[in-house]
Amino acid sequence: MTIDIAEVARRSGVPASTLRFYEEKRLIASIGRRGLRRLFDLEVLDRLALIALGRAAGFSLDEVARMFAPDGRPRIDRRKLAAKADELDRTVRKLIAMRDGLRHAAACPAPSHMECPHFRRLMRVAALGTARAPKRAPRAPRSG
Amino acid sequence: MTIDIAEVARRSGVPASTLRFYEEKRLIASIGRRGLRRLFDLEVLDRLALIALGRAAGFSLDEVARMFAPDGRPRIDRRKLAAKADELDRTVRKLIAMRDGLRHAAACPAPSHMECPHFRRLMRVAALGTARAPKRAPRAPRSG
DNA sequence: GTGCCAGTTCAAGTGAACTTGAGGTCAAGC
DNA sequence: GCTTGACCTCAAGTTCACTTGAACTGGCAC
Repeated sequence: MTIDIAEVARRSGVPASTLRFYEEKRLIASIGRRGLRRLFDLEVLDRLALIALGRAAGFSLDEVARMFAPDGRPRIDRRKLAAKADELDRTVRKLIAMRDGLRHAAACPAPSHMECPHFRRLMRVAALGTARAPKRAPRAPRSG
Repeated sequence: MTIDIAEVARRSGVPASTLRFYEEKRLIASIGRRGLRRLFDLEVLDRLALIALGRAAGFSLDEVARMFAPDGRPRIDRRKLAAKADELDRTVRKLIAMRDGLRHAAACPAPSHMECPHFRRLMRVAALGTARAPKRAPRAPRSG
């Protein structure tokens, strides 16, 4: 079954411009044209889901691209997955600390946050662990 | 007590180029010069920690800038903090699901990930929630 | 007093992931 | 057969958070 680019966009929520961009980057492949119009196999939807998954897990597009074998089938390195899971775990811990710190700061009765020991502690943690969150978070595609 | 830019960089771990950039963006302010050389009040270190905190929590530099009153004192909206905490909480939940999914996929015996029901479920979740992670994650400053 | 070098300025570059704009094409509907 | 409009290409622009490069300055050590 083949669908055109508009249909792919509709079903996946990925804008056509992004689909073309992904094709150029060899993340997806169209299987033909009707006139100028790209045609895709339905499989592309799985592929896009896989790309979304990779992105959500913190892989860059290039990394995701490397996860496809030349034949187009996913070739996912289990060690990479485990490593990424560990990285996510560290991120999660940090974010939880941050969340709790923010919650406290939001409820804290100190007149200025700078006088709140909890807040100062949070600040220290943030200053220490500067930039330990996931490499790059995806941006909301249209609703952001 | 005043310290020069090199000292600020040394104590905070923030490169001098970034400090100049932050000054230009009005995130920090130097209090004078010795020759050309910027001098800062020790307070700048608190300020930088606060910036790091905001960034780590997912605020953009512009958002962070808006959290300082014109006099330079932090003016942190408690409702914004609470909202950010909630957002972080959602992010954390998503990342935990992702982490567990990755862990499973890494250990999964299915010959191809596409045949693994867990993996497919994970894919669906990622495709649905595309781009729901924090707006922007900070990059590691030097350690890349 | 003079040379060094860490600082300075300003403009431009980087990289990721797209988006936008200008100008062109073509299948389909009337 | 002609119009329409969604798609096409290719280049350039956008955003964010910085970094880099070239050309310059000036306090400090000697």
